[in-house]
Amino acid sequence: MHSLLCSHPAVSGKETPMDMRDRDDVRVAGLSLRLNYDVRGDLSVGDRPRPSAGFKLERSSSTATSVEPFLTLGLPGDGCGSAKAQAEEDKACSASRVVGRPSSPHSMASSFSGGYLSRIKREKGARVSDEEEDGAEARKKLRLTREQSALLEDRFREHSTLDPKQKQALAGLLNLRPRQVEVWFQNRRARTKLKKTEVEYERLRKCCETLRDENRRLQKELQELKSLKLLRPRYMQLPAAAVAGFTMCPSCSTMAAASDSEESGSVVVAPNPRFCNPFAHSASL
DNA sequence: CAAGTCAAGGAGCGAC
DNA sequence: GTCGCTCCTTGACTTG
Repeated sequence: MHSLLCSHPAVSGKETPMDMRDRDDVRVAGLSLRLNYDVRGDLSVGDRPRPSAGFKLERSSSTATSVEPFLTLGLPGDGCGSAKAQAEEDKACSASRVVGRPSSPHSMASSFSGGYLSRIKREKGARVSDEEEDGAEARKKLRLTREQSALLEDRFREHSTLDPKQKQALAGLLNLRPRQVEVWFQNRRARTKLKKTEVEYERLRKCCETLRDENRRLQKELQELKSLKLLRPRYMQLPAAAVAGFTMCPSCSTMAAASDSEESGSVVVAPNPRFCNPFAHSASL
């Protein structure tokens, strides 16, 4: 059975051009493969369909079983985390955690899970690792249990890095592979940093906005004062403190300077507390 | 190890 | 209710 079925929602006109998902249903050599492509964002940058949201493999011939999406979980007591070499341990444990299907290390689920799309892509690029050539190991999607996540979070709060001993112990405690614990910590560090950066960016953005507003107000004020001087030059020669509407900033003493600069023709006004630079007084804050 | 990326799977939402 | 879709989270991988 070799037929190719492609259904592009974009073709049927149901999708918007900038945010659409393509899905291919492909039947090849007795296998039916559903490919989803998430096409998002600015197509001018990258212009690549982003594989997403899973795939479904079904054997249409009578000689094989179907391959569907499945869930892998870190189940306690599945015998993982033993003293085997890491590579061997990884293979055996990954296979045994598959839920909802026979837990054979050489099952179809193992070969077709997770990394299938990336393998297709990589094969196009002619870079296939030994492991991939084996076809026995691929990326698995694990969802940690609430308890596992909570414990990992606790440990992360204590220490954002792990030494090999801690990693091993934690893996044993959680019934995960050390590699999984390691990856979890790496991801957690990266995402914590990202979150921090976002918060900091937002803070600086608001700060910048405030300063820009302040600057606009000061510019406007300056314009007003300049026009005021042009209209009433003698008025401006009065002591600044005597000018209605202007008061002396308690933490600045520019009054004397004001009369000095009068002679050079520039206008200096005692800073109104309203316009006090927050940075100039930050020490008192 | 950090940074970048891929991709599974679940939540949410509108249409039918 | 469920189907189709988008968006988001997160485990895993790759690269430097």
